[in-house]
Amino acid sequence: MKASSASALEFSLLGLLRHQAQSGYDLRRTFATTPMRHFSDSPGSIYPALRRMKARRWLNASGANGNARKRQEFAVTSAGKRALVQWLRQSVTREDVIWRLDQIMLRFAFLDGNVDRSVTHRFLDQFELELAAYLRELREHDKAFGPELRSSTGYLAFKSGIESYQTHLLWARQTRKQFQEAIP
Amino acid sequence: MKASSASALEFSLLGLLRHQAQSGYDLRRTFATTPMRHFSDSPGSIYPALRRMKARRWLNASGANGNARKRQEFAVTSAGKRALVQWLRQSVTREDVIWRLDQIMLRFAFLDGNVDRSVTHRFLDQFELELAAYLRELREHDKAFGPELRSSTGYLAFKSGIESYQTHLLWARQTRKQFQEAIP
DNA sequence: GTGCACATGTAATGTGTTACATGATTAT
DNA sequence: ATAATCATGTAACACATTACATGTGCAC
Repeated sequence: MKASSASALEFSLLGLLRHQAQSGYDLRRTFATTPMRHFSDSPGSIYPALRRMKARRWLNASGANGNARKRQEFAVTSAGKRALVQWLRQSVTREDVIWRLDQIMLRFAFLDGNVDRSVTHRFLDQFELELAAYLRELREHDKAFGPELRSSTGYLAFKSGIESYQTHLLWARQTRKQFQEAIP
Repeated sequence: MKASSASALEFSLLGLLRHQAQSGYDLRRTFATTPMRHFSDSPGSIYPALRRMKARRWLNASGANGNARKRQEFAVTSAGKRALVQWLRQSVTREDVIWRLDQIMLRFAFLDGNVDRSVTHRFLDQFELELAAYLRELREHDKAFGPELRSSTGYLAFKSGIESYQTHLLWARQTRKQFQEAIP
């Protein structure tokens, strides 16, 4: 059974709707005005996404009986909730860390209230592990190819990447500790 | 005159080719094995991109006379170089910081050898400014909506975002200083 | 009853992904 | 000669972006 596939946008909508049923316009406003604004708030992406998910029976629409162009609210169905949970429970892979770090953080943000704390623990463990491994890899590369370049902007950008991953690693460690203390 | 538009992938290919003429396969290997691996190394994206750029006269192909399926090397034309430089010289906007941080760093990486140091200076100045401004915005949001949430994974993910931007800001400051010292 | 914000829709376009196919070159 | 690797190609598909279009409801 392959992981239920859908775009990051769809899962972010699902996550927001799980928390509170609302309209496409409300969701757009959230994307436009909160720290989730790195998602696009364009109607051309959100409304089609909502329709796709409705067709998939992940969402129910209420209001606007027959009448399009009228405010309608979307709520997550049990199938939608299952899809969300399945997405959240996926393990954190090296590929996630390299190619989809933003999705990783999105998933973490939605863990609360959708899965129990053991999943959050596992998430942080795996995340920390993969981050540390990838950081080692980057530092190897630094040792091997860095010395001759120093101070080129290419090298400096690379260093920024390392710092960025290092910051995420520290965050993961600290957050994991915090969760351990919360449940003794 | 609108900024010459092309995908990030195309500019990354352009940047690599400026440095050294090479084949699509070589470029794929770079994407597959170096810290640039967060770009896709799939042939289905790279070869079409190369063809597009060749059609646009940004690249010249050598080798494989008439014969497809044979190794051919791509070199950047003067028009290609102009397009690259124009892309690199764009100013760093708030939108870049919010939606395209990765592209910002890619641009920085390619500054060397393509523009003079004054552009790099300006880049770092603007980047630092926009980062600082956006960070202030995020911290406002933290003060306004944070307190009641504490310790939810959503809030913790938000905090990770702040830390990440903070790291980039420190990098920008340090790097700018370094460039100032280099040229007294 | 006119204007403006609210709320949704859609068509054109470009591009990335996946998965597969196939020719060329080298080593055995 | 055959297998493996090098090197390129392409078709199907899904999605996001942009730009435009259109209806709804309230305020003045």
